[in-house]
Amino acid sequence: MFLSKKSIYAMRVLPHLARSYGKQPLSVAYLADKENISAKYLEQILSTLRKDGFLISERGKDGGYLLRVPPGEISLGDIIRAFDGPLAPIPCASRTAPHRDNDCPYPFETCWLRRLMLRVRDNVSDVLDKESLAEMTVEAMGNNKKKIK
Amino acid sequence: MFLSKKSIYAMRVLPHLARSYGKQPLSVAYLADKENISAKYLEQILSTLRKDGFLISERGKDGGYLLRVPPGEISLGDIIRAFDGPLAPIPCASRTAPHRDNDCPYPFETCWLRRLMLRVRDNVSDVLDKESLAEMTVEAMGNNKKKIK
DNA sequence: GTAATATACTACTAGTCTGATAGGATATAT
DNA sequence: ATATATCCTATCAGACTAGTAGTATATTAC
Repeated sequence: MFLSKKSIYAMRVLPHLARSYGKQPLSVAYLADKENISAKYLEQILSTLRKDGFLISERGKDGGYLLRVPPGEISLGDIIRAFDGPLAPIPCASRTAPHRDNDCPYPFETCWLRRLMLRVRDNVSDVLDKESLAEMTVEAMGNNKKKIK
Repeated sequence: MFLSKKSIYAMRVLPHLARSYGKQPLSVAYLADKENISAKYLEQILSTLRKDGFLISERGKDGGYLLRVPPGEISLGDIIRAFDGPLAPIPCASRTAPHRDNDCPYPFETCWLRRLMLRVRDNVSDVLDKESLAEMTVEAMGNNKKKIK
């Protein structure tokens, strides 16, 4: 039940883009090198982040990717959802994209298993949806902007 | 990032076995019928639960499965770990079976991503490791033993 | 001893997902 | 034009999931 590499690579790369927010775009090649990730694979990841509205891109010389919104407005939970789907352990316990299982014999509203998994989901959300990219970036790189490196 | 069917089927079947603890064993056929699960598939699930020490089995007529320990001593977290591995979202953030990723460039002890995922893991554990099969059974079937049905 | 019942064990399978790799198309700056 | 960079699609090996199937083995009842 681990997160996908896509989510993890995205989370590793985003602090760099947060530090560059409002400044120059960062290229796939640069980010892939910094984080030791396959450039071609990272390209796909950043492309979906753009399609999902987290990033904007610029082509050609000095092109690359930029955050579309300030780092404080992006939550880790949303990044993970983009690649791994809902935070809930079972589909019917999702709050952002709930989905009933037709083969499940239990009543949706009162199902004890669903209620339990909703508690798990909310506990996960308490960490991931309240942690913004801005806070994460400080934890990853510190406050000193020169630590970007 | 959903739980496997094995975990879910196990959780659905275990309250029945909790109610029968210290009494007669329950057969795969009985449980499969009660919960609308493929009997052959459930057989494999109960077999691994036995190998993992949660159940004991009896063969032949009136045979079946029984809890090996009281329902209060089995946590949901342990059931899930038996089928889906650690509760942590990434291998290095597991407390029960920690595993470093050799390709990860971050320092293990101070890694910000690992620290964050440890918080997630602990929040998940707060629900699943503190909820015992005994409590779960009450939520699933109520206190009245006649509600087993 | 034999038949019925039930678990034990192993193999197999179709479908899906993951983590890439590869290559050509398109846009941009010099 | 050329170099740079994203964009888009296809492909692929390996692993995993959710079953299905069949045989072997142990236990009970007659």
